[in-house]
Amino acid sequence: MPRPRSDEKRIALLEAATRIIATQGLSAPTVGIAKEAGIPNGSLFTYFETKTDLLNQLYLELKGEMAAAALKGLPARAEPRERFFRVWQNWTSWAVTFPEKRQVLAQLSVSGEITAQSRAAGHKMMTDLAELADRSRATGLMRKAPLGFVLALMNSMAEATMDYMAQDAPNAKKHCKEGFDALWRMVE
Amino acid sequence: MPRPRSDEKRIALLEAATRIIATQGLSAPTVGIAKEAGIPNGSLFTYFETKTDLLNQLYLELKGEMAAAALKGLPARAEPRERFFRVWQNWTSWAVTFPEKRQVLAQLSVSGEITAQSRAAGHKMMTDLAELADRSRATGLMRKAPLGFVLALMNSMAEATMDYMAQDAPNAKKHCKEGFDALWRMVE
Amino acid sequence: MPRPRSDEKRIALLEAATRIIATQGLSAPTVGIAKEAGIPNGSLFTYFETKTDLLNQLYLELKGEMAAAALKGLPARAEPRERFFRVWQNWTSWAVTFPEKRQVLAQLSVSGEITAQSRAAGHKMMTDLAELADRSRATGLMRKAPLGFVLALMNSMAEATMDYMAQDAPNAKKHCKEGFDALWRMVE
Amino acid sequence: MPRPRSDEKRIALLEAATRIIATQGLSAPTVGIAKEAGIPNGSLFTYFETKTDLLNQLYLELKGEMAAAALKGLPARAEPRERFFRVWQNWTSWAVTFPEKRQVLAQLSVSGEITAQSRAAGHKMMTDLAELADRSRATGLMRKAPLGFVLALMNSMAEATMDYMAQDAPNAKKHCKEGFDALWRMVE
DNA sequence: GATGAATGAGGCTTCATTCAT
DNA sequence: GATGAATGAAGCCTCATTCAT
Repeated sequence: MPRPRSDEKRIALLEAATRIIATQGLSAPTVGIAKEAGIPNGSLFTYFETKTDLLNQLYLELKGEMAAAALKGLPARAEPRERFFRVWQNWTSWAVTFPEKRQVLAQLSVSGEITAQSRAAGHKMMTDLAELADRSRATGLMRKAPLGFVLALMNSMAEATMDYMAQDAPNAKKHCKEGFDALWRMVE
Repeated sequence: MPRPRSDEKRIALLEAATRIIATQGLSAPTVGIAKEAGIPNGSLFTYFETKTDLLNQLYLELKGEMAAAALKGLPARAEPRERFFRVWQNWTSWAVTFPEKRQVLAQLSVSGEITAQSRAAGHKMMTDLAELADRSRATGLMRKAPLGFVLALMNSMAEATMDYMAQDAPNAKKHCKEGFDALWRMVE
Repeated sequence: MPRPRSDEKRIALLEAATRIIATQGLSAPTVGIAKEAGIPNGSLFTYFETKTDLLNQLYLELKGEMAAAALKGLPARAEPRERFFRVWQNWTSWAVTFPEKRQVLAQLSVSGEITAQSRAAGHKMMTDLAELADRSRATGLMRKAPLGFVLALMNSMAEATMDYMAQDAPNAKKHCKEGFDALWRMVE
Repeated sequence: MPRPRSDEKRIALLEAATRIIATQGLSAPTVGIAKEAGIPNGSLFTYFETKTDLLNQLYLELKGEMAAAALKGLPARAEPRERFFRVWQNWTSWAVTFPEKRQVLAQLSVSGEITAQSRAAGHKMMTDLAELADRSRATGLMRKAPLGFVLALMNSMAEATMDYMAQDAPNAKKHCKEGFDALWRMVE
């Protein structure tokens, strides 16, 4: 029985990629990523067929982690607004806690490297979040707007809020609340 | 390096860069940009010292064009809401009319190629837009939030609105209005 | 390295190599050959010390098979011309029946991978064929030419005939005869 | 005006390729070819788009040179046989004089790197030679065999003759004559 | 022995920038 | 100044071979 392929190394590479890309951008050489992960350059390609493949898997990984973080510990029975606020807190908190991950995710999202398939898979991960938003929208002022539009607005406001929280950390909590209030005003 | 003679070629290169980068991303080779502009590859470097320089100038060019487009034909005396709406229309309309420019501007904004100086200069171009927003905020619900935050929210909502307008062109006008209403609700 | 157990796998690898090399050339990766043979990549090297070794063994295998095919069912007592024609038929028929084997043998022959030792062993396999030719030459027009030369001519004419038979399969039989007649005219 | 592309370097690269490939085979690294030509590795690709392109051009170059050599100084009015013999002498002499070129041409011919287009162009270069052969065939014993077949036979006999001449240089002239006589016997 | 992951040297090719003309 | 060939440092990826299991 040969050495089994270690998931540990896969993770190490993904984490290294996050760190390196945050610093050097998407054009960061694969050899640098491998080195950062403490792995020889050629081995990177036993875990990811191409650099593009690595980038796509990283995109999915980060997107998934973000969605999971946002929905963590969500109270089963509570007011929509309260539940939504909890998600909003989780979400922005994740972004502020892992600025590199957020930044890399942003870079990946605008790059031409992510396939339509990856994007679709990424969207699916946000499904639960979307449902939450949909319930809010349904009874509120934006009930006539398409769900996709509301989601996009919500997402972009989250981004702006995250930026501001990161930029002014001491008042992060306040900015989080303000962003949410603005969103809620817009939606309901 | 002395000032190059023909500003015409400079413009041609910038426009070519927009087209090429929209298609191929920021890693598009300079030789391709030069060819698209109908200019010999070596000559690109008489107009821009380095590729990074080209990218920074392109960033400013696009940012400036966008700001100018947004403020064009603004009625001097009118209700704040009306004036703001006019800007909103101009702005989103520009983005939908020149999707490549918007896309490239987005790519440049997240890339590590743009210097702090360029970013600062870019922000200055948005000054008038910012003032408009400030006046709205001052009397409204977000009066206590920092200007920067409100601007960021506004900007991100504009982005989301543009996305949706581009994606569903037949109803672009409607989405434009909806986005604005959401913004106004949030702000005032 | 001790003799490997299963000769079956050795054969499978050699056959797979023939198929793969016919398609992809001598630079075909060993992993592809192993996969084609349904054998794990690392195991290839329990059967062949190196890729070069595999290539040399394949060369001998094919050469041997070709010689055996050519001499198969040779009538013990018959006119030289008739015996020779029978060999000629066998030989060209083998080449046309197994174009991949012939092609790979040709590639191996011109490559620098085959050792002098393998070449010598390969020639030895053609001994009986050579004797046949020698007897023809001895009484004919080329009696003064060195045996090696006559063999070379014979071989090259066989190659040309095979090419033409493969290329124009419906008339293969005719071309076979024509090639032989030309050869006989030359030799006798 | 920039430095014009030097045909000298193109030639140098082709010649270097011949030398290197003769020694190391078709898998010889491009950097080695460039170095042998006294040219930096990157510059090779201003003269040849890819390694495959280099190989195809080399094939054509060698084929053309061979054809030109074969037909050089051909007496306008003379007996067919005499004219043909002259070509035969030229041809085999070229091969013996430039064994590397011949060897490389052989390697290229069997490799999968040469495109159908290159092969077609290569054949066209042999047109005059083919005509000569055709005239001989038309009146002789092989008048019923297809031209292509006769050419193939002729070519393969030439190869065998060249081999023998190279191998036994002191008697090269004799072998040349013998090969020709055999050919003539076969054809006429 | 059998397996297939691991390795790292090396191959082809790209490209920003320089510079001869 | 204008041009486009020249340069050579990297970059991505391949692959024969080894070796842990």
